[in-house]
Amino acid sequence: MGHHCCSKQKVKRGLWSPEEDEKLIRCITTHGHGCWSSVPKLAGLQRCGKSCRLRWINYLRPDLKRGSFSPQEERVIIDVHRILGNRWAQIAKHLPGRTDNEVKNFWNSCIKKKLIAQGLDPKTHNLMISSSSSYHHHHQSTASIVNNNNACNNLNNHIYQQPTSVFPVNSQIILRDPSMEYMMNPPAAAPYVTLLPHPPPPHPLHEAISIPTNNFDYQNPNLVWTGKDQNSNASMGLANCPPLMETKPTSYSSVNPPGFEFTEENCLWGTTTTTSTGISGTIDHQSFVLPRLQVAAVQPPPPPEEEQQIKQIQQKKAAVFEVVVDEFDETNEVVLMNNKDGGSHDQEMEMSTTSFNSSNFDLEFMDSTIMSCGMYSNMNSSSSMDQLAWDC
DNA sequence: AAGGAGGGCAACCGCATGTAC
DNA sequence: TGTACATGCGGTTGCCCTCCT
Repeated sequence: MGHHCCSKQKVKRGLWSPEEDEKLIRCITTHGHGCWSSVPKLAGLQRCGKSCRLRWINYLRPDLKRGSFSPQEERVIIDVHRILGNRWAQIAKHLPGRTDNEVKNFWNSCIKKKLIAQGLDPKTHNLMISSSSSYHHHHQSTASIVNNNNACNNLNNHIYQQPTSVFPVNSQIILRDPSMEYMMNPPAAAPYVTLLPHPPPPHPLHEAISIPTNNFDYQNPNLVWTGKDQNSNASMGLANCPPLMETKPTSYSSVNPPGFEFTEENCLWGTTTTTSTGISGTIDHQSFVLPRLQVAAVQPPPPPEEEQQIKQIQQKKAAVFEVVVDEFDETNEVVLMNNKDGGSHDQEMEMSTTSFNSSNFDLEFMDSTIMSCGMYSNMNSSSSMDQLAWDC
């Protein structure tokens, strides 16, 4: 029985023989793989296109790097996973020659165990609180590997965690071209993420995105996150930053984090606007800031009896989220980008100070970073709000 | 030496998304 | 606009090898 996509034909499954590999290689080098569904026929293989594609991508592609992962690669995986989570394809893009499958397998078979052995939740990279945490064999559901802390608890950890990570975290690998500058020249002492513990702020649960105000500092020399109160003018200005940008990004191709959607209507540059339901990224003369995003929660409606209370809280609270990136090159070009294809960094860097090519802007990174910095915390961020928590 | 358990890796499955018609 | 198909992705499974008893 083959895939449902190719149930019409009789296809072979299981391991590939050297002969099949040879046929596939010959076919693709000759014809390319414009349409995978036609590859089996062209190659004379009793496989479905999906299987051919997988075999090519994961094993036969000439640019694959075989062999075990280096410590540098391992560190990259951990760093990126901490930000992106199980987005293996995205993580693999930071490791030239590695496939998502390879990264995933390496994570499941090696890194995850290391983290667990050190008492870290491989999902959140935080210390696991529950002693009931247990690690099961990989054939069990991944969800059962860590403790049963639900997402809400994990989210709390993002905000109020002690600086527990034993792995150096360097966001530079994402803010900069990941084309192995990091791997080739790993920092001698990579900075550690330090999330300073503060008393939990009150969070209305159903506020679209609620940035903890003044309660965390992401202490990384390359990326400074600041939470800022609506009424606070305090911001972390940086020297040597470019002048005001006024360019509006045109489109986003990113995948929004589950449960949220970005609305583009307010994606403007250069002004700071606070909405009660969104976060704002701003650019001022001293700091480069992400495009203003209005992040609307796409979540089930709260129970009726809670709506009123939530509305009241929402009216009281708004947050301005400011991301200040102090990474500009000598020509004031924005370095906050991602070389997804592992291509020329210089090419990627060709951005003017007055125009911002949104295609180079790694919104996915930003999405995920936002998530990793506790922006989901609104779902269950404080004990006072626990009573309002949904099942999540 | 034999058999079971565990680990690593390749491949499959199902779903989401994109695209052409 | 709806549908079918292609592709991409993450989770899961199955096979094979190694280690341990």
